[in-house]
Amino acid sequence: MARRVDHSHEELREMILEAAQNLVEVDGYPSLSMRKIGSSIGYSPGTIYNIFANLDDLVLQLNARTLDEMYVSLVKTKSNNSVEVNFDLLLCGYLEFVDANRNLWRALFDHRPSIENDLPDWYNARVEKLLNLIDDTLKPYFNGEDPTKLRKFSATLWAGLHGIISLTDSNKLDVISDADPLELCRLLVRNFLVGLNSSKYEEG
Amino acid sequence: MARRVDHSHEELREMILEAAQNLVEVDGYPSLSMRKIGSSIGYSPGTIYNIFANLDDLVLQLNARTLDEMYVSLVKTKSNNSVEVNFDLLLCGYLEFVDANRNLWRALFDHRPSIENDLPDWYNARVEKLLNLIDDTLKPYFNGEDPTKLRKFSATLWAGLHGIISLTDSNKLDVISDADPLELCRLLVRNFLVGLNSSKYEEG
DNA sequence: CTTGAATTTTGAACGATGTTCATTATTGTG
DNA sequence: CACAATAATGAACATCGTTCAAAATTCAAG
Repeated sequence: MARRVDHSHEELREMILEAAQNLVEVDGYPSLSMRKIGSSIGYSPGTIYNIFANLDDLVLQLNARTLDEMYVSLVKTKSNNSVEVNFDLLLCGYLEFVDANRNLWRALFDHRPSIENDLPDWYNARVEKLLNLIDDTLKPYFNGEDPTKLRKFSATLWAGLHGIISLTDSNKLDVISDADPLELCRLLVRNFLVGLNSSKYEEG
Repeated sequence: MARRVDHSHEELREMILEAAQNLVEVDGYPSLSMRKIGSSIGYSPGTIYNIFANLDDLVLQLNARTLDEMYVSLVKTKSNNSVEVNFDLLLCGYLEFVDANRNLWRALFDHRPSIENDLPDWYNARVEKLLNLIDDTLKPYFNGEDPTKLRKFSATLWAGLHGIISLTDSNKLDVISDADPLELCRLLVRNFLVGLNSSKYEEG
């Protein structure tokens, strides 16, 4: 059998990613499989290899989509308040996204591309876009300073928050009586921002 | 065939964990398998199920061992300096351990027990022990204060550092030109500690 | 010393998985 | 209408975790 051409290459790509997204949302990333994707769109697994190099590639492109949706969610939180309030809105928006899309969010980090190499540019571009949101929020603290310094602070803070959320999500912070992610995140942000601000006057 | 009884139950347990540790160290956690463990100790895979419930259980016990070794490494860094220096020694010790045992360290977090439930007590006890090291280091900042508050700060800082190290390890912070984990970690620690110290006088 | 119960180990079996590729069915073109 | 290009298939291969009846060995009782 062949060439039903019910769907164009691009349509098929969309259907596959849509199906994969659905399967991950419902059953979680670990149980995602080529065969399930195929059967859920009415194609054989072999067909998927016409469009994606392998499952790694497919998941990476699914993750890129998740980052896109995350950006759409987070960019809405922009407002004209103090740095502290702006950042808190961003943080809350992020936690809401994680809550609403837990399994997709997990796939972002549980997926380890088998090739140790760097991630592709089109993927890093999405991360860059998200990091820019943080840059924008912290920018008032870095007026006229080296932008790479700002970027370093943004990345540090963002990575720190990721650690808290990821460890609480995997129950690895249960040693604390009540490990509320938002509370711990705010603790990190508050102290980090205070430190950031006060160090400006010390270091020059 | 059966009951060679070449090895006692306890010996067998040790051999299995030793083999698993070796396989993870060399080829990484994702390629660990019951069959490989079995063949590397000269037993059939079925035998392993007499001692471990399943692969999940086995890896969890392997991870507990890794936490034990990590504790032995980190407890050596204890010294009588300022909080800042003490913490930096702890941090450097941790990064050295990660460098020297990358694949075992990755297994700690890449392994997701399939049951969503809490981790077993004997596992959490190891995490607790490690967190106590951080508690001890930060303690001078919390003289006579609620120990649960200290614990919250320790966990927050530790989780934050984990986020930085874990994201740099998986190349997910490559959007920063030179994402040196130690530098970013120190950035987080320095600002967090400054914030922590100064907030004490504000909040009372 | 023999018999039989208890216990340890096996490995075939089952249902999965990702991936490959010769084969087939369909389409567009000449 | 025939033929080349192409889309889709699904069997095949090598894996995987896990189960469990069968077999092999030991130990204890008679």
